[in-house]
Amino acid sequence: MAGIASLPSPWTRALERGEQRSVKRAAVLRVAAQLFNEFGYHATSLEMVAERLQVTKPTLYYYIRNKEEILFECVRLGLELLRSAIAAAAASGGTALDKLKAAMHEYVLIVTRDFGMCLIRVGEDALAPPARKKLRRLKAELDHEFRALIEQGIAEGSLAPCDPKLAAFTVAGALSWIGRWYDPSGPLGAEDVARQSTTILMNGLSPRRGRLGATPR
Amino acid sequence: MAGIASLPSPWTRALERGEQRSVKRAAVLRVAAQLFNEFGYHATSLEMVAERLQVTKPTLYYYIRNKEEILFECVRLGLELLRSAIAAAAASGGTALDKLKAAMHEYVLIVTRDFGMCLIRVGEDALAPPARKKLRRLKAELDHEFRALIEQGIAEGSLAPCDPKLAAFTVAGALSWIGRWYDPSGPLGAEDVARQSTTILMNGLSPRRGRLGATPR
DNA sequence: CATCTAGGTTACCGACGAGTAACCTTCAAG
DNA sequence: CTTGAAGGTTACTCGTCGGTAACCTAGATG
Repeated sequence: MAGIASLPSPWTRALERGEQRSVKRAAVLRVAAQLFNEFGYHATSLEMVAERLQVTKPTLYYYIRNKEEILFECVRLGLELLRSAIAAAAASGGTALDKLKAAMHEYVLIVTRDFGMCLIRVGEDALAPPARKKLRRLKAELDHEFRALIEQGIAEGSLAPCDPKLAAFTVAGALSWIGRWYDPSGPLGAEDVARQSTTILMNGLSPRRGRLGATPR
Repeated sequence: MAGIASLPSPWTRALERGEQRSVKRAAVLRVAAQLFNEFGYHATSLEMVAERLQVTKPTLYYYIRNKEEILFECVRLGLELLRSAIAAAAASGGTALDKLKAAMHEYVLIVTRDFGMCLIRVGEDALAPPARKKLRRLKAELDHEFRALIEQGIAEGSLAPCDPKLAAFTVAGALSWIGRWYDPSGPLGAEDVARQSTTILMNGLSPRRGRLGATPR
């Protein structure tokens, strides 16, 4: 699951024959995700993908069925990462507030990486109805798990009462948007961004009574 | 500036000859924005735009130079709307907190409408470097005005102390994301969404001391 | 009535990109 | 050493789309 992090493609080194297929396929998906993130789905040609992998276009078709399948898999992977992260957070101990904080933190780490970013920046809109519907379902499931965390928090009093649906949209939106502007090669670390934005979303902009800072008015 | 809200194109009615050019040009931009929002920039052909306007493709070129100009104008209009809204909020009376709340509210109303939505959903990525750079500058200006509001609030104590840059990104991100999922023909009113998400961002998810709701732990 | 022009139209071009066909090469196995 | 398939390549098809050229037509105008 991990270990394909570096850029140099499997084609560069003399390839050990055998079951490298899945590794190469994964490399195709990752490179495609990076290009999709940079240029967008339609503006990315398979030739560009092939070039960055030091291969020719028809070679790609040995590993994937068509361009749509690439996008589908990229988005699906992004969703899968988020889903397991939220599930892990929900399964961890502590108050619902702690779980939510953990989930939010992981959320940021994922949407600042290739596949998570692809989910955010590109999305499933370019796909034909059947594939699109599948991904929409996954998204809805994800939203429900996230919302459940919030409902749980409200019920046990560790979160302020509010409309869980709107709250989930607002929080997930703020975190998702990070994937739009974040530059992994930039100065800000994803961890820092995650910590700070999570804190802001938990505490709000208005000053809290009983903390440092002057009283308003 | 207002008054071109309805869908029926100026071509449908017998057109009064004369200075209708700007009206028709505006109609081209608006319809294009709607299609861009629905299908994305690259997946929207000029033929589709023409068809929805009940005209043929070459006619469009009477009002616009090329496809890029359309997108540029749509995004620029979206930015312009946001800029003037924030400026208006900043110029209004009251505490910085009040100004910020007003700005946030207007922000949502704009990104749930054609051009604002286009700014959020499509963006300037598809444009060639010169045009892209121009829009990026406008975006940066906007971000600065928004951030200034926050800094002002922190200075006068009506906002909790935090990193203004990250706070601006987080808040604007949460509000921008609304433009991604909001459906004007759906059940939720933009006003309601604006009120609720603004409230959540101001107060945060954690329960505030001295309000209703049980104390945590 | 002749004419000019704003605002269209039909018919076309050229580029580009997804996907395919047919061929080439290297290794592993009998 | 030959065979066969995994893994690539070159050369191509074909549809789509941005953009243009050339032409048509209805009013306003002198």
